Amino acid sequence: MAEGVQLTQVDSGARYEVFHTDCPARDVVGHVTSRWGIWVLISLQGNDLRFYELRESIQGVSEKMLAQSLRALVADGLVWRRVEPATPPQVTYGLTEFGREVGEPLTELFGRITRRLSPRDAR
Amino acid sequence: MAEGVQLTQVDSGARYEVFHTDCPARDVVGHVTSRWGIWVLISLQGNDLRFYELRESIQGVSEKMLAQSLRALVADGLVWRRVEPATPPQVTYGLTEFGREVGEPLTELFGRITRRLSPRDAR
DNA sequence: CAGGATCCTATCCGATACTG
DNA sequence: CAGTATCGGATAGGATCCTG
Repeated sequence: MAEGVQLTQVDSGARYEVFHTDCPARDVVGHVTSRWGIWVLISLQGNDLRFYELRESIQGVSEKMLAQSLRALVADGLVWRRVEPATPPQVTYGLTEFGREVGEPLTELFGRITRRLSPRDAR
Repeated sequence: MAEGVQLTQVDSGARYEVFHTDCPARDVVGHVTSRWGIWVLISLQGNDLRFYELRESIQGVSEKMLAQSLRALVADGLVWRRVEPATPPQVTYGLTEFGREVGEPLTELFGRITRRLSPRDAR
């Protein structure tokens, strides 16, 4: 929505940044910081996981939303998806290099918030 | 929602992390990574800003959502709010130390995504 | 096991109007 | 300027059922 061309035509003296609506990064940021996307990326930081492992790892996510989030992250090039042709089928997800790059600040973010909220529990 | 007590009762051999639904950090993470919260925090990284400066800085945000996001961030202790008793009224927002701590990985996140999406434009 | 399709509801969020 | 209040449409997201 609001796809109008929006240039950074700020008066040169402006002291604040402008985030234009058509910035392509906004979509990716949206997916990354989506309700479940962030947990997917953090979960996959440690190791590759299968679909059901992700579902069990991320408390409260529904299969629908997990699949949807994964699709968006794969499309953005943050997550890869490998299908093992077996019965029962096996699908594994993992981070691409871009995904690791992005997951790192997210993990840091989560860590800082957790530490601040429960100083004694976070060690 | 879903405020049930949820302990980390995973089998000790589990290789993946569990994010329980009652984790208090989840709410803060939610606010921080909310649609507008992230841009507020990044905007305030540079310098303190007044309400209208934030509104103009963050393309596409409505007054309602900006006010709502700011209230949540103030309640979480990430942002402070200073009212200058003047006519017309003047309200300035800025980051607390916690806010700067949290804003840093967010800025890093945004930077990495931007660089990846437009390698030649992001320098 | 890994999902797609459908339905339906909660909430998000923008537009508008009004206040101190 | 810096908000609040209310309304209504869009959308996110959960529950359920079904398929390869």
